[in-house]
Order: sequence, then structure tokens, then C-alpha cells
Amino acid sequence: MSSFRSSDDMHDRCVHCIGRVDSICNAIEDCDLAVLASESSKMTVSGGRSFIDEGSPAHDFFVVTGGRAKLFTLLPDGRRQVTGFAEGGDFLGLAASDSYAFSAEALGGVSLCRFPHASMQRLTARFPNLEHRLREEASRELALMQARMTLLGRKTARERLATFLIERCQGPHRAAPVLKQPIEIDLPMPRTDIADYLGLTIETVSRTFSLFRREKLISVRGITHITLLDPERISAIADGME
Amino acid sequence: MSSFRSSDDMHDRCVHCIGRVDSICNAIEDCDLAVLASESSKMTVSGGRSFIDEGSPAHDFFVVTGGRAKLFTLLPDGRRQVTGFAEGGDFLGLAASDSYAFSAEALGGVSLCRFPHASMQRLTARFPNLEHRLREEASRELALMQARMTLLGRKTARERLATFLIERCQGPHRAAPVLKQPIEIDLPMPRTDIADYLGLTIETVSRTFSLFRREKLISVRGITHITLLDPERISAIADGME
DNA sequence: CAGACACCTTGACCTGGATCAAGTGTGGCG
DNA sequence: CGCCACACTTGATCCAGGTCAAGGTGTCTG
Repeated sequence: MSSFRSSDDMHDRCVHCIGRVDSICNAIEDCDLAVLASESSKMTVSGGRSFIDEGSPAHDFFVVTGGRAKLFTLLPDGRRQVTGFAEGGDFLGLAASDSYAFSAEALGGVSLCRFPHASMQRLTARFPNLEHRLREEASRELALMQARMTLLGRKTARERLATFLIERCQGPHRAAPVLKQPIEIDLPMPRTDIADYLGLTIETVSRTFSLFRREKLISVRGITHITLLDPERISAIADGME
Repeated sequence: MSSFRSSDDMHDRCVHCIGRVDSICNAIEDCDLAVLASESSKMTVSGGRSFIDEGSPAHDFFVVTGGRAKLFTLLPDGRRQVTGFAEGGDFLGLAASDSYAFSAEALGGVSLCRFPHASMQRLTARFPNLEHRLREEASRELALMQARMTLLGRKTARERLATFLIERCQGPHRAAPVLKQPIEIDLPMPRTDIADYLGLTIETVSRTFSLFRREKLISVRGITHITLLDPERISAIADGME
């Protein structure tokens, strides 16, 4: 942190940040943004680099301010479970007691805002509303995980991939997707990560994509670019309705 | 709520409760227990009855004060994922935004302490520490779920059951189990629930128990009563180390 | 103490997805 | 423009765990 910056600069750093709108920082008033900025620091992580290590002492929280990251856990023999993907506005670090319960790795360049636990403690002491906001965030995540467990424990490969596609459709601010017409989405993560996210192998993911393509449920252009041709039916498949 | 009870009675209701030690109620000082009691109410649910319904508006939090419950989600065609078992001291209801993300059903009689959201709001306003405690609870749960996802997405049946057995060993206050000598545990839930918890079928659970028995890893007396004969090795299996 | 019900175990067989093994783009770079 | 490297796709085969179908076992009831 450059201590010679004016309080106005600090304020500016937060006021135009995506976290200001989408993330926990919206628990704080405009006039207090300088305090928020002074308790946090910006950082960037380049693709493939990890910035949270499962099992290491949890010292910081993070807000993703740009780019994407994947979150995952490992078994001793290398089996991997991707537990989530994070993008602009997402808050990371709640899933930890003393040490982090997951690792996080940049998916092609992320920018982050880092809040040391001590800073967060000062912030929550000063802005009680923030603590409530953190709990809210944890509750939202907890509800999502409930659905993820059902996916991993009980859904078929077909249903898992359909669920994944529908998940990727939600607009900004996590709005529910409109399923009436075709939807274009990007899949910025490699197939391997999709497989590890869905508890499948890369081959099964690939085959199931091909299947969906042959059934005219989706069309694929250039690996990362996918159009859901019949979102409603995909959504039905996701819910195990066919 | 019986409004004619004296404040002392109210105090007594909380002071000897298991939640006082183990659960979120330990965020509140002895002298304030009457307030806590006045914002909550006791209730009991008999075996097989459900008291939280997935998708219904989330109005209450619960502390389990006795007995056990299972938490689960359903797919439209009836496939079930048990997402957890709750017992004395556990706090329920965080996994919800507007509506509950799971259902909860008594496993042979539970007693509960119910906190309507409005009451909890008054309590957190008065005892800021409580809000922090709730977040802590959510974080603990979030960390557990991370491990659960790895189990469901990446572990074999053998590893899942071993993990389940080790989980059941933790002493009071969630202390880490001592694995050096045999450990006796009770499994108060039917095999069906274990299967739905581990993302397996009842047959596979049964077969794997028999396998463990033949390998002298466990001994079974009367279905619910199990002794882990070699906890250390079971723990190794659980972690995918053999 | 028989009979019934609920739950668990075991066996035989099947299958969805894993594993193993080639291909087939496609983007980067000389 | 051509070659390489890497990521994805596709095909052939295999197997862990699911499904289907009998038996056990314990417990409650009359």
C-alpha cells in the first residue's frame, strides 16, 4: 500500500470497483469508502498461479475484482474436486475455520482485493452491517452447496452437464436466466476443470457435449463459445425431468 | 410462549440447555439469558415428521437440543441426497436465502429451540457478538461441505464409508478423534439414510460394511452398534491412502 | 410364541461412466 | 506457410457400483 496516497485516491479505488455494487463492499456507505480502501489492498495473480492453499492458515479474505479463478480441493493421490468458479464480485475465504478448506488458482489472470482478517475485524467493528452482509454471503453459498451436493451425489452425467450450462446462464447480479430463447455463453475454463467440477472425467464431459450437439440442444463454436438452442429443455434435463 | 412465566423460569430454560455450551447461544452472557429465552420457543418433533421443507419460506432458525434429525434435498423424481445429520447443539437454517435450501426430518424424536428470523434480528442488534457467532457457524459448515463435495465427486464407495465412520467418531465439542485404540460408535440412522448421505445405494453400503467386517476393520453388533477395530487404517482409507 | 412387518444382507447380472488408446483440430511461432 | 504442442474428441473395452431378486433377522403384536 502506498501510504503517500491521498484519502481521495483511496476513495476512488473503491468507488468504481465491481465489488462496490455486487459484493460485500455494498454494506458500506460512500462516505466511508476511504476506510474500506485503507484496510484492503489490490493484487493481481497471473494464469495458473494459486493464491489460496488448502490447509494453510487463513489470514485473508478476497474480493474478485476482475478475471476468474477456480476453487478446488485435492486428495493425497491427486484426485481433484473443483468446488466452484469465482468471478467479478465474488467473495472468497469464508469456507475456513483456522485454515482454508480449499485452494484457489487464477484461470488466466485475476485481480483481487485482499482483506486481512485483522482488517476485516476492524471493519466489522466499525460497520456492524458488514458482519450481517458476510453472514448473508455465507448463507447464499451454503444454499448453493446444498444443490451441488445433490448434483454430485445423485445426478447422471447428462443432468450434471445440463445443470452446469444453466448455471452459466445467469446474468449479472445473479439474475435468474430467461429460458425462452437461445442463450450464448462462454466457458472460459478448460474441459478438465468442468470435469473436476462435475465429478466426471474429461472424456465423459466431451462425449456429453457431443451428444447435446447431436440432439440440437446446443451449438458449439470454438470450444469456449456455446449457444443453448433449447434452454428450457436443458433446464428440464438439469432438474432430472427427462 | 407462556407469558405468565417469571423471568427466572425463562433464564432456567436456557442455562441448562446443551446449546448454551455447544451452540450459538454461548455468544450471550449468563445475565442476558432471559432475553434469549423470551425470543425463542421450545418444540419437539416426533420420529419421521419433518420440520423444515425445502423451498418453503425460511422463517426460523433452530437449535437442536436433543435427539437427531436428517437434512436432505430431493429431485423431482424422488432421488434423495442427505446433506447432513444434526444432533444436540447443532444450528439449523443458515443454508437459506428467502427459502430453505433443504428439508429436515426428525430421526426418532428431536427437541428443538426455535428462533424466528425477527427474533434473531432483535438478538443480533442487541448482542453484536451473536452475528459474528452465526458467521463463524456458517464458515464451519462451509468448510465441512467442501470436504463433502470431494467425497461425493471423487471418492470410491469404500472411501466414502470409511470417511463416514471416522466422522461419527468425533467426541463432544467436535474434538478430533483419537485413533490409536478401538472406538465404539452408534449409527442411529437406517442404512437408507447412510446411502443417501454418501451418494450410494443401500446395497453398496451393506456390502461395504460386510467387506470391512471380513477385513477385521470393524465389528458389528445389532446393526446400530459398531466398533472400529483399526481406526487408523480406516482413517487412511477415508483419505484415499490405500 | 406365531405371524408379520420393516429393515438389512447377499447373490446374480447389468450398465453408465471410467480407462486406455488413437485421432483431430487449432493456435502459436519460427 | 508449415510444424509443433496442447487441448479436445472419438472409439473400444472394462469395471465399480447400480439394479433386480431372494433370503435373513430382529422386534412388535396379539
